[in-house]
Amino acid sequence: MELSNFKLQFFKFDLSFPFGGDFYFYQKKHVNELISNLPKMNLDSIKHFFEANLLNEIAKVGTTRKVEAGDILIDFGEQIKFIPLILEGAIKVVREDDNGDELLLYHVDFGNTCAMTLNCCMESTQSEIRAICEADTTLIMIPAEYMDPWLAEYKTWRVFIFENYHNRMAELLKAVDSLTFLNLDERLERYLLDKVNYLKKNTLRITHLEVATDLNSSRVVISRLLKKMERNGKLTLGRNTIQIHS
Amino acid sequence: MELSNFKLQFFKFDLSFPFGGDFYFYQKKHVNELISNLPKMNLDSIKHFFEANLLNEIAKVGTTRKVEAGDILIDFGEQIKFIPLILEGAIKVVREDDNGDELLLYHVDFGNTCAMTLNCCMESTQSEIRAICEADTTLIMIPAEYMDPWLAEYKTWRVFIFENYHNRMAELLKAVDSLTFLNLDERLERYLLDKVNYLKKNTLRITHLEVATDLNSSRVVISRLLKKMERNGKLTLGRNTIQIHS
DNA sequence: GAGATGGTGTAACTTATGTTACAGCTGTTG
DNA sequence: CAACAGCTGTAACATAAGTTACACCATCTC
Repeated sequence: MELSNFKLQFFKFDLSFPFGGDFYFYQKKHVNELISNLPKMNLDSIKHFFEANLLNEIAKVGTTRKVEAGDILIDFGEQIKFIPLILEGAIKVVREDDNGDELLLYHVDFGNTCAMTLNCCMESTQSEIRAICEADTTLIMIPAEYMDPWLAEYKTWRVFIFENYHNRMAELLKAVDSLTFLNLDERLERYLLDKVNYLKKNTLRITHLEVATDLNSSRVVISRLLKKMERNGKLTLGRNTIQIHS
Repeated sequence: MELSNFKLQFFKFDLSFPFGGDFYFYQKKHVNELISNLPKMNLDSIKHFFEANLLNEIAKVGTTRKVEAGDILIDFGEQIKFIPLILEGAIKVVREDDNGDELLLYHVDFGNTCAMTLNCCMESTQSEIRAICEADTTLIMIPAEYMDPWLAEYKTWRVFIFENYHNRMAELLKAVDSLTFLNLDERLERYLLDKVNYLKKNTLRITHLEVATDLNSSRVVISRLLKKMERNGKLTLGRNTIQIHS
């Protein structure tokens, strides 16, 4: 859903793009050159998001990084010096209170960046969230000091940054809505469907305790609700797995 | 708190401002000129936020508008064509679900704009929130088409826009935190203290029903909790009034 | 194979919050 | 003043969610 959303936005932007018709050809060529020069960085998947000069700059100053599932990308209170641009994989963003209780806020995936951390880049404040990889992830790290000058120079960068802010804001609103207007069983259902969409498989490898943590609930309550959903034919439970019947 | 927060940011920005020492003098003079030319628009309160040329542009293309307490500034699904810049007064931002149930998200006050609506300016999407005036409010309306070119041209505009995004994001996070980690009595207490801070008076003119609506609870529950707080000496209840003992 | 560890299922109970119902009070309007 | 609408207080009950406690498995380690 996140993905199709982004594609839609890309098309929207694409049509309104102020460059001439042969822009794409030029861009494509340019990117391919870059790729042959820097075999480690593959900008293919994002080459339609940015204008050629900007892609060039990204290739020049960015570094590719691979992160494994389970790794913590950013933690509370950390100072962020890089803008992470996700090429592949998936990241979940989590909030924690003083007692160590957690809540999953939202997911970030392909073609996006974490707007929560963008603030940190602009203002050198500290991270308010924790970002954890859910699948093996490839990302480009762009040093934070390019944030502002690129905003002045590249329209595609401005569009990218603002769409990201917008998406993150929309996700936060969705989180508020769920917390306010839904019961736990509905939140649980949404959570599972989200995860299916997101990891692109119907059978989730996850324990009840992990689900409970993400929803800031308790294991017993989640087991109870899951069992009810199983009785209603919505899913099949197994040890360490939940298979959703879509 | 919102106010002091903003001041702090202003000073931070002020110190790092790349212009020479006589920038302020020039700016002041320039603004005063503007004010004498356009008596209706008083940019005094925000003149330190923006560089002189930008203030000039704001004066040229913006229009001043006065709105009364209770007025709805923006409603769900509306297309926003103006960036509202608040000079004076206070606005509350509210979320609603399909059943008409409400929840107060946060307040916006002096020197700020509503970042939720900024997205709409950039992308011509529709408003996801409702903005209601809580006190008589003066604001400048800037046509949305200036949003992007000013980002390219004026660093102070970029700082302003990003600080606003950041502040709104932080407020949304606060809302999520309250909903997730606090009980209703704690949320109620925060809500009242917020309002005191915000309207700058200890005695609030408000009914239990209005409080209940803002917190998406029911009147009976709020009355119960308020009574308990009164017994604990935290406040004094009256008809249509709540006096907080700070 | 014995013991340890962690995941799941379920019962019994507690607590926070929501709901329904009603009484009394205040201020307004005709 | 009578009728009415809106605000507050309170009791009795309903429900969702959290807590405690324990049994049963599966897997891993020694």
